[in-house]
Amino acid sequence: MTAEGEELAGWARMLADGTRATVCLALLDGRAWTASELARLAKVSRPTISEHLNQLVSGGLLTEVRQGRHRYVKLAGPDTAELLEGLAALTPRREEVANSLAAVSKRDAFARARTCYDHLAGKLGVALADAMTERGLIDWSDGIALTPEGQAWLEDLGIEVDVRRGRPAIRSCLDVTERRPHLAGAVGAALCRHALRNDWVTHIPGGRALKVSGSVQAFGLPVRVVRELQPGPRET
Amino acid sequence: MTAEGEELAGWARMLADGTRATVCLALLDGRAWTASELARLAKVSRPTISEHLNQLVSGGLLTEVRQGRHRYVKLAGPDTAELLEGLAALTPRREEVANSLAAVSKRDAFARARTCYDHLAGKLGVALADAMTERGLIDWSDGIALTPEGQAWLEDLGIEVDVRRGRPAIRSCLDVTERRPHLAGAVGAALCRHALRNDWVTHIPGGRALKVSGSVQAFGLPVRVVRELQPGPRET
DNA sequence: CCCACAGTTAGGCGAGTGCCGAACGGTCTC
DNA sequence: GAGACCGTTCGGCACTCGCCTAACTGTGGG
Repeated sequence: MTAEGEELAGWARMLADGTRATVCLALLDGRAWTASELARLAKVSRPTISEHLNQLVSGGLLTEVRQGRHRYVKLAGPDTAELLEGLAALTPRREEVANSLAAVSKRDAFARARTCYDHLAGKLGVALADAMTERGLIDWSDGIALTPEGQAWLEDLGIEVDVRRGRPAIRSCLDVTERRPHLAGAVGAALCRHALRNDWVTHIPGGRALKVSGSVQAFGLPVRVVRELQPGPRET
Repeated sequence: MTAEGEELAGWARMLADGTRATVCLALLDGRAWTASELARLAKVSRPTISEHLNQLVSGGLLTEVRQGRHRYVKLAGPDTAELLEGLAALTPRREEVANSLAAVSKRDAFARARTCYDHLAGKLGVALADAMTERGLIDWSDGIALTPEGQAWLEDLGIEVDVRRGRPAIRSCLDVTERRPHLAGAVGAALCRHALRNDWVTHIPGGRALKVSGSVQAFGLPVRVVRELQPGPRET
């Protein structure tokens, strides 16, 4: 066999296993998944999925983000996704995969709003990050940073950022349910503290979930989002 | 693992072996190769390549044509080739593969013109089929057939087609060196007989190779091709 | 501080598979 | 018909690889 053949085979070998292929197809939704979720989806043990992910990551098909005790993986890039789509087009139906996770975590107070350490997470956290980005308060061009406008906005709201201990002023943190970044760091904590102090959100006893009041709109969130964050009074 | 994953893995598995990948890359030149040639290229034994080809053919990636004691395989279609190109694009350099066979069989009397059973083959045979196709003497729309114009052309040349024994009047036959079809069947045989009888071509002793005279142009071949078929008088 | 939990490492088992040599059938050439 | 040659079938060997259980590390929540 030739060197080129061996190289091509190397790529193919990554997808040549049913479990790894399943993982890649699931990741076609563009989100980041944890190892355990993928293990559950593919119906294999955690050690098994761990090794598969090692292969896919070191092979360059996937990238990973380690966060706390979680290992998030997603497709390396759009070109990778494109290639996979092309291959997957050879086979019929998909769909069901994309729902498996979303179905269980949706419509849940925990998924809507909660604390993550000392900052806001869930739909609320992500929506807040989105809104701030939209209004030019955050600059993502190199990592993540607060813009001068962002600084001014915080001052206007009367939010004081605690800058002790060399903690990064602002950080992005991958949201567990949304799989998109929300805000952490000193700024994230300050926003959360501010919301709690003013009762824009209140802790739901027995967990990290938060009850959201309409006042969070003061953060500049779109009306539609705020409404989604406040389900009927029937729920806890 | 899911059903889709298993399906995708099935396709990938075909390319997940260095030998099979090498075969597929070689076949990217669009030509048909014999099993032995591929075995030599991939540096494996004939039994081994035989099984690999079985897999690739039954998997739908390759198609085969059995002809005499040869088994010709080529890529199933343009879409297959496209997919392979896409995958191969992930890896650098190619080239060397495409030349391995052409290099040795070129510039050879055998490759220029010879008999194949009872009809003409080599560059001459393929060029003849091309020329006849170009002038509307052959219809390829459903298999291969002689057009009314083709019938008339044969009569004009004084060529009698032997239609005994229910032999197909005209057939296409994959050329060993050119890897493109030339003409066989009763018509192919008649053309060859005619050329030999009029000394447009003559047998070179010790093989099937033919020496080509300029008279073959009477078949309506392009001048350029006829010149290529007649190398310097130095050769046998 | 302790428990719960995500993930990893280690070890081992079993299935699949790529490969070859030997023997065989079929086809062409002379 | 003899010999050469292409391809296949068969048996067997060695190795890879996917998987699990058990045990361990590290992180986070209360």
